[in-house]
Amino acid sequence: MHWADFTAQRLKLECGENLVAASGITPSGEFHIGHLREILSAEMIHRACLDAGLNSRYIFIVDSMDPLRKVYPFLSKEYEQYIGYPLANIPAPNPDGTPSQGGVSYAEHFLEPFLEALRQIGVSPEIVMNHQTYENGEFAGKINAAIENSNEIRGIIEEISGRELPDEWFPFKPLGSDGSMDGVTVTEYEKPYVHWTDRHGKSGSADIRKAEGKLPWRIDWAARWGIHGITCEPAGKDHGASGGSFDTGLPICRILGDKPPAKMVYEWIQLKGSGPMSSSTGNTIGPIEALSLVPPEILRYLIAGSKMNKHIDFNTGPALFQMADEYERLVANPPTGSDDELNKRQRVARDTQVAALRLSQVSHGADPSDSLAGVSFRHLAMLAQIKSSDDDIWASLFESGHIFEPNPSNALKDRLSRMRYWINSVHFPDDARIVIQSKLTEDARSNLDEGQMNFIANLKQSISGISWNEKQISKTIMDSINASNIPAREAYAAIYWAVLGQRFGPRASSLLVEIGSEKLEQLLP
RNA sequence: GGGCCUGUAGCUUAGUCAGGUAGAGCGCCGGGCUUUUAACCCGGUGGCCGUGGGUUCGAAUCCCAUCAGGCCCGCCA
Repeated sequence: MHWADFTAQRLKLECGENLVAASGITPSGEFHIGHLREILSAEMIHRACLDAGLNSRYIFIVDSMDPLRKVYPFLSKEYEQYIGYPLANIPAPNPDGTPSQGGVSYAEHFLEPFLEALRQIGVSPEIVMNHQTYENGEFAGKINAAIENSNEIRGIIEEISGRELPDEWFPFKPLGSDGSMDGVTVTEYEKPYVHWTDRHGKSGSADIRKAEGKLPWRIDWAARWGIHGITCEPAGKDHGASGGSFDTGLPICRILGDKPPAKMVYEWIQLKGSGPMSSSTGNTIGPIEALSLVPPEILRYLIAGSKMNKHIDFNTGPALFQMADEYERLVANPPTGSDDELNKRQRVARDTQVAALRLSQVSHGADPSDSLAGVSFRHLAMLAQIKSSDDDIWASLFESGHIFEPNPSNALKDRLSRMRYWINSVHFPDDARIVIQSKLTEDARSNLDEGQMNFIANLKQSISGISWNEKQISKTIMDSINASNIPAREAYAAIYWAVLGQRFGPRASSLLVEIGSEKLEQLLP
């Protein structure tokens, strides 16, 4: 059974019919595709719950109340002054990293493009800006409870995380006179006010019913489970580590009077060969960039087709062919077979794959076969490189029997436009790239024997001046083959050596049409 | 130091939670499409399931140990 369906079943037993799945991300910088796993893990469980006939909501909590931790490499020095301020309260950076005037907040600035990516990938969560939850007083009850149970919570954090908390630790971090929560010390609690003094020596009070401070992360997380009635929130393995925030969150949530969701941890997505993704090291690919290369259903399939505890290598190079073609193959030939004729393992495999396909669809409930392009990535990559006109590609696919009507489906048009983008990007693998030579290379010449050289010479002669279309070119090639008296296989190999510098290639006539007669004449010896 | 995950065919892996004769895709090899689209179709090759013990009638699957790789625990998902 698929992990999402399995979880839905378990949630039904443990939590009943009304479920809330959640994700939470701090918008401290550009989002990357790693965040997509956070989102999609929860969203797929949400969909699985709906599919199981349960009532389910999916909320995406944006940690807009989290403070700016440090001046990231993409920020200018001016951001020094904003360290410790909630992300909702500071200005967005300009492209050069300097703070902008007016306009949206830092949190919204980074959130907006991510939401666009979510839209494209078919995720439509209820969005909760965490600072608003503080502003409208929904946190007040939990903050009060946390303060009243301060000692117990301190004990939990110290014991489970093994961390020692300073004496002045307090389960609420008020904003000081300048709006930063750094260097602020709590002096007294007088419900609903937390009195403080800050690093400038000033003192004041924070109303726990307004966004005048926040709970520390480990408590904040536990509190929101109760506030939103969250029954499921998969967390990254950083939170899942022993002694991590999940482990402390569970008992803290109970102290605050609520039933916590079950611990659920997902592995990270890594960029092939370069380790975990990190905004600060620049080792990252944004969701938008990923979506410009990979169709959304295939990106979803990357997550849906992997078990939660397996790390995923995201590779925008050769592995993309494999992943895309695997998806295509599955959609074209979904696993079949009745329970009787399959053994247990085969049934599990079948059900898991069918579910992965179901969950990969951009629209919930859509028929997977609507996303069928009908042609492999590899083949499309080849066509896209040798044909500059989209219409020529549709014609070719129709002729070769890949598609059954001259007009392409939307799925196919979509594939091609992403394919062209990929080919023009640095990500496209070199060995899939068709490179037209400008002259006969040494390497090519050494691979050609006398007969092949004669054939090339013959071809060059007879091809000049013919009307430049596939039929004529094809005919001319065959005439030259016959005239040269060498096997056709060798003749074609000769063409590929001359034109591409390698032994194989796409259909010669299609290739030559695109090259053009002039360029070909210069190229052939 | 504490902990987590992974290790199955050349490669990517399913199957591990609920033990019952090792599945798939890619690659590769051969053939077909009667002179090639890197397409497409058919067939075939290939695994003492990291290692060593234990439990069991029976272990890839459960338990213990061990090796290797990756990662987390300073709120980066």
